[in-house]
Amino acid sequence: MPKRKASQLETGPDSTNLRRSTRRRSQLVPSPAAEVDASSATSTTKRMEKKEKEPKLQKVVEKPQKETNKAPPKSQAKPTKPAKTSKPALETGKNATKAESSEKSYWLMKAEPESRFENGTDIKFSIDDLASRTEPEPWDGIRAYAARNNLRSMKKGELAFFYHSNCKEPGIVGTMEIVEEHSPDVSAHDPKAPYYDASSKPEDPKWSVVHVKFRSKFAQPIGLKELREFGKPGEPLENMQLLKQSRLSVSRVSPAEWEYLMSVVNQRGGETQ
DNA sequence: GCCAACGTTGGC
DNA sequence: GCCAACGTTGGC
Repeated sequence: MPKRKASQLETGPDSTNLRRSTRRRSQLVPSPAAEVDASSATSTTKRMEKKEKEPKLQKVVEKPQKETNKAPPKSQAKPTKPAKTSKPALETGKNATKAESSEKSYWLMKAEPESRFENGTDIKFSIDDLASRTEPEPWDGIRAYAARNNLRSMKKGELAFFYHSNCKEPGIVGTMEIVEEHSPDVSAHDPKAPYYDASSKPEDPKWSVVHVKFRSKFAQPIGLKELREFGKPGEPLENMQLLKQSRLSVSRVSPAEWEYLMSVVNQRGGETQ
């Protein structure tokens, strides 16, 4: 099931996200070229078999498209440690950006743990659902460029928070690991899938998934309310993307933010596996 | 179910 | 390229 309908901030070059706009242009333009966004333009598109039924769980095996990750590894990963004063000049230039891109990123992904139907399918997906999986889970259903670009920036081995949204107790409930980098989200091509997108063509996929694996569940979740407390001016999470762009379903977490949150977790019962 | 925030559409 | 209308997200 879709992890979450991605959201806002279509920074993508093409910004044609017809899916939910009722104001759609007369038709879903069939022209493939028109839908391409810069980053996936080369699309390569390997497989184009569209599986009709079963909305998910196919572990797509195609090789990742070669596209440049648009999303700049910006989040100022403030290197609290690597304060190297020795060779500052040398690194400044390339390292300014390089340091960040070579550093591991962290992420936060939202899913809805309570039942809700989209295109006839229940999209509910909780941390427990993930924990019960025996195979890598494709994080599908993302239909917003900003979120998709974040997916495409994820590297194998990186970690992400699992966030419960649109529910009674919104908040971070656990962690997962990126076990397979991005590949086309074939669910977009299935008319029966919750987040079918007629504008995405199998031969030129517009959306992406990454595959994730359960890592841990927190003994006690960190609620949105608390997150906001930690996000007040001067507080550790004051720049957290989740709080700045609340509608973004896949966001970046800086190493400092990650460490801070994990320290909070460890102060209250830690994690279970 | 309400509604604030914010993104998109599309006429001009 | 502006901007009013409108749609979606997601907390409450």
